[in-house]
Amino acid sequence: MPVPEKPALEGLEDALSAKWERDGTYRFDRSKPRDQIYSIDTPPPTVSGSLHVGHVFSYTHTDIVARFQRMRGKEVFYPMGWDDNGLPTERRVQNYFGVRCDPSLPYDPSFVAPEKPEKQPISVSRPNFIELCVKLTVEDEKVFEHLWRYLGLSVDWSMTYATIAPPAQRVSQMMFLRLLQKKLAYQVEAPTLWDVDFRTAVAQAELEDREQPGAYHRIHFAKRDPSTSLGTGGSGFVAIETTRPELIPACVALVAHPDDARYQPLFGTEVVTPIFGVRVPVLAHALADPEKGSGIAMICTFGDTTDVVWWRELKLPVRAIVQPNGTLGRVTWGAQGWETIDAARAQQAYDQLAGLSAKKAQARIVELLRESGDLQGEPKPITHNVKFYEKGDRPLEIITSRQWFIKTIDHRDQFIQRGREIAWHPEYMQARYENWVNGLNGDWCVSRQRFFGVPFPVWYPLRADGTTDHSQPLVPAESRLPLDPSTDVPDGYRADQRGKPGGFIADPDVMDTWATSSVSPQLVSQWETDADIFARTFPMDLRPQAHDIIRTWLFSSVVRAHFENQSVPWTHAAISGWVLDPDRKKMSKSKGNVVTPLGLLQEYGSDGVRYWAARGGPGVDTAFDVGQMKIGRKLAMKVLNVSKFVLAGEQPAGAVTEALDRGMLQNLAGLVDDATAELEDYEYAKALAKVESFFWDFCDNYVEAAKSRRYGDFGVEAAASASTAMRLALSVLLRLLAPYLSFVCEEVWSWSNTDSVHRSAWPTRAELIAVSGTDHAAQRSVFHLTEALNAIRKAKTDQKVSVGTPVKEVIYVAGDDAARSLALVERDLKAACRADGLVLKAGEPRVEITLKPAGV
RNA sequence: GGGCGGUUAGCUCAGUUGGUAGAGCACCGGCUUUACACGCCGGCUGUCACAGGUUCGAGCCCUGUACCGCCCACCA
Repeated sequence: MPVPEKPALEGLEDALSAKWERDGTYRFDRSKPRDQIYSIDTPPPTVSGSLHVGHVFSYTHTDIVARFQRMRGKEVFYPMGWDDNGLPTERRVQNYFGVRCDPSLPYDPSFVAPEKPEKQPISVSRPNFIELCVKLTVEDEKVFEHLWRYLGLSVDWSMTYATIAPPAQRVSQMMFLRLLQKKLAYQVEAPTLWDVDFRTAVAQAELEDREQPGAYHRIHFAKRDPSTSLGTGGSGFVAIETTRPELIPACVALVAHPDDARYQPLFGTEVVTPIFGVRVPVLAHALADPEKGSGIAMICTFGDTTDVVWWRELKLPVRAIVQPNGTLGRVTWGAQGWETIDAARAQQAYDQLAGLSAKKAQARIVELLRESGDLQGEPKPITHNVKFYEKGDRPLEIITSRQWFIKTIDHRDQFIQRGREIAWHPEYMQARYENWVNGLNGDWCVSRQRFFGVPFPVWYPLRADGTTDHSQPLVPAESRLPLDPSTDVPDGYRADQRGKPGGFIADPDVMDTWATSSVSPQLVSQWETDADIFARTFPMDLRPQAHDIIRTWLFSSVVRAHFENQSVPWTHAAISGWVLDPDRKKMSKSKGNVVTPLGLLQEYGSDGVRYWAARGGPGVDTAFDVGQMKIGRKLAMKVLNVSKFVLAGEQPAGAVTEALDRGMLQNLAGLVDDATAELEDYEYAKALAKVESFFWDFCDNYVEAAKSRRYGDFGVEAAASASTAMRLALSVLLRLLAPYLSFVCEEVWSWSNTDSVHRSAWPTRAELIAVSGTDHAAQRSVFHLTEALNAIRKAKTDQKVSVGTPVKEVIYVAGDDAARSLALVERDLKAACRADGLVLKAGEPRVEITLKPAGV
């Protein structure tokens, strides 16, 4: 392809991404042996959101690494996934189609969603619901793919996966069943963190703290003399302070520190809860903090995670009042129900709370306590941190329910050990991982009471009385996976036995999002699907991801690979930073400062945006800065223009004989070494800085100095030396820049090559030295020429003439070494400063310029 | 309360094993120069967060402090 007259960046993205697709430039060749393959476990973006500039930032980093590895001779295994699984998608589908999922319904193959959502949501089976999810997300995925192609990700687009699609479900279910078989997964009925709006359990990893207003309520519990009968005994009161007075009916004990002299006399005695008249013990536990509140705490089932610890360790009973929907449930007090010393009063009071949300119940009970005189003083407002589900709107409750868990606590040391087998980029991210593993305080709860997710492939037998026997789950053969237990039938049963005594019932839950996404390495590597690919790609080479999900995605992936494959899932983890807005805050939609990525790519060019992203090193939070994108665009423009100069026109061929040319090529060999070493170490930003700096120097100094010679001013051989050296240097520089400025480099490469620059060999020192030879004197002459040029340009500028102004004479006096060195490149220097005469002398440094007489 | 990172020019950031503080942008000035005005040349800009210490010498090493960010904690 000839060099265009007026080269331009516009349109390269569309033209070249189409060409790459046609040519299969990034198609994975599965015939390569493992040691020639570089496999990447790409994060699947959530499709029900939209891609933002943070995605562009981090996915570019991965692409740079992929392109470098490919040019180094590795066959890059680079699939792309879509995370269409989980709550955000589910919510959107509900609203979009006006449906609700009812897992108890059978699949209806003829179901068609209404054009417009009806007022009253339509109930559909889980398989129907999932069909709608898939239908909606397919459109999102097209938009995402277009953006990624436009950005220039060198993904093999024939290898995409969706986290809700059958292959992903199959791997998730199969790996779950194997954990179950090894007793590494288990289910138990236990207090679990619960979101009352989503009505699902959530995991420790999905929590976040939020500052909330609250108030300390100082409340009297009557001391009770055990020697008297049922009365309160009248021997005084104990005051506790609580932020959750509505949980008083759920109180099961008071607890204070064993060394706390104030409460030591009470240990082993009982007190009576206000209003409800429940006798509860006063106990000692080291977790109680004498400094907090009154130093004695009310234990409820369950107000917070500390309550759970106390409840478990002190073997207390359960009095649960908060229901899964966040309201207080009905309770019968007295003989048939909960024990109390005054059933009538307890019932009368509690009936005013039942059915209310926790918040409303609190307001009501405060009134009741005030009336009864058990509230001491007024509530004291405070702000405190409260646990929320990261996607939730109301504080988490702790509710007892049956959930699936994967064992983690007993294996912490092994997970730490696996972490040490991974090379972290940057290294300090490993500390965050270990910090998290060491801080684990419970096994990983993997079940969610949702619909759009991977179902647990499990059923339970129903006893003759119709109750469920959870102790004997029915599991399918692996060959039946994936399946949906709400529609599929366990072996040995008939469909009409579903829900009948003596029949079976499906496990209603789905796996949490990290339980399914944590198997992405096995999924993309075709574990248990294609043993050949798996052997060639697993353990994978790279997991790129953001630092905020080390505790979730990264950790859970290590857990799964450790249990299933007895290995790490990958050998490198590249952790990218965040994009910060100008206020140094993480860019987010809620702040209204998110710019649409496609608009940016169109305005600054994909290469410009890639350049900005590439400057943010591994793990480094980086400011959103269109200024850097403009600079990237200018760099791309410069590549275009200097390439036009180097490649255009007929040029003599021949050996590189001139000192300037040889020195430049040797310096370039040094650059190749440096950039290669940095990139091998995942330091793509440092490599770019070095290449960029060399490139500008090449343009401004070398090309300027060699230009006149290349035009033939000093004969054909001298011109051939310049031409050959320039072409080689350009070829090397294009290859060094190709991972970053993927479009412009490909465009320019096509002017003198038939293959793709992205499939060309990474440059080496050897190919340069073979042409330039090694000659330190030549290298020094390049250095001194640049210095001389700068000094002479300054002198011209001082005289207010243009650098291109021809002058009569230039006298350049410099040190011995410089003078000797410059003699090697005297012709080039003289031509570059447009002087009729050039005098080089050794001595005290000085530049003297004699202008031509005016009018000549 | 614990852990990890950061603090360098107006802005965005580099600063290798300690050896006279750098780049780009912005700003100012000069250039129609036959690859490029999406360009070229030049100039200005710093108590390297603060306080101690080690050293002939500290942006870099050590101790402490402050502020910013992230992660974690048994937040009654």
